[in-house]
Amino acid sequence: MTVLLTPIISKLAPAEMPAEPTQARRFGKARSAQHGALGEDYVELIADLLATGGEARPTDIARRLGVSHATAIKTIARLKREGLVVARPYRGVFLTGRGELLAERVRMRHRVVVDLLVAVGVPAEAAEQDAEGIEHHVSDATLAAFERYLRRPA
Amino acid sequence: MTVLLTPIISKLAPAEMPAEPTQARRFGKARSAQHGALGEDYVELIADLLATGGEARPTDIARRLGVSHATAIKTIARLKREGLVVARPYRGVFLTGRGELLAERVRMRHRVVVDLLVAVGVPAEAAEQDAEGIEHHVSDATLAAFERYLRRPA
DNA sequence: ACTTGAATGTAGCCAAGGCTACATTCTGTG
DNA sequence: CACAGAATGTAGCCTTGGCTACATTCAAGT
Repeated sequence: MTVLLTPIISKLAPAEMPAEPTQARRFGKARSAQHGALGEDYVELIADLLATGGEARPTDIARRLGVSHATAIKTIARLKREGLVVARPYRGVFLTGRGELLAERVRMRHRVVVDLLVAVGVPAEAAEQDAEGIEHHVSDATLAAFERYLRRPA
Repeated sequence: MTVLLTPIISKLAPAEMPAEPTQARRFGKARSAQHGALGEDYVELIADLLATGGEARPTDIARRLGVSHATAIKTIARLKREGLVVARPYRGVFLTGRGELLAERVRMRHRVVVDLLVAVGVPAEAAEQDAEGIEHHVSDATLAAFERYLRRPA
């Protein structure tokens, strides 16, 4: 996982990207975006749990994500490796500074995407569901356009 | 891979889906959508290659998708197993009836998504790129809303 | 017709994200 | 305080989607 949203905490593309045939880059981008998606979901959810319930336990996370607790724990271990969360055995999971930053961006982007969908006429229910998948593929440029559209005069 | 778009050729969710906490279903949906994404990309690309160049060779597919030819061949084998394409060794790859049906839907959806993005002000370049990732998460309800929006009077 | 470079195909490896089964640790009640 | 049940954690297995390295087959071109 590339760990972070575009250039927020940097760690941009590892300095390669030669002169690939444009379409290869197009697909490649889409694919690597989908990559960090899982981590984004976890961080977003953890932030939510911490904000409301006060603590984020692996079992809660697993239930909310619809996966087994073993899977959740394994992923949390990876996020820990990546410095997005901290977690001591049998204590809950918490976000690091970077984790919170990421969570904040993800939350904002999620809201914008849902709002945009609703604004163009997507039923609230579908907007919520689809946004969950769509948001991970929304580039900064597109996000900016969405915000402009939502702030438009009429 | 669940092989197909929603209920187009059926094969809907394997008759389970108990009383999951709604959010689990939300995430789960997003995730399983991302699932068939790869197959959709392949089928879409193969259709494109067949339509333009006349033939779809593994190497071309690999190059256009930005993966090694070995990876492309492996995925093609899977699509063959799933009845979406046919391919005999050293001959090109072709779509089955189901493959063409899927390709048609994917192509249409792709166009709608790009048009929608452009309509709300996303730069063409970004729209093309992001659509590649977004389209796989657009439900029928959302797609319908997009079409309505694009056909709107003003 | 032969040879050789490109296209294809095969094998084996890797990490991510899932799962089940089993082991360990808490924790709240009696 | 003990201990049962829930929460955690560990181990091992599976599939997908990638890769590299090596083998095989085509297809030119001379």
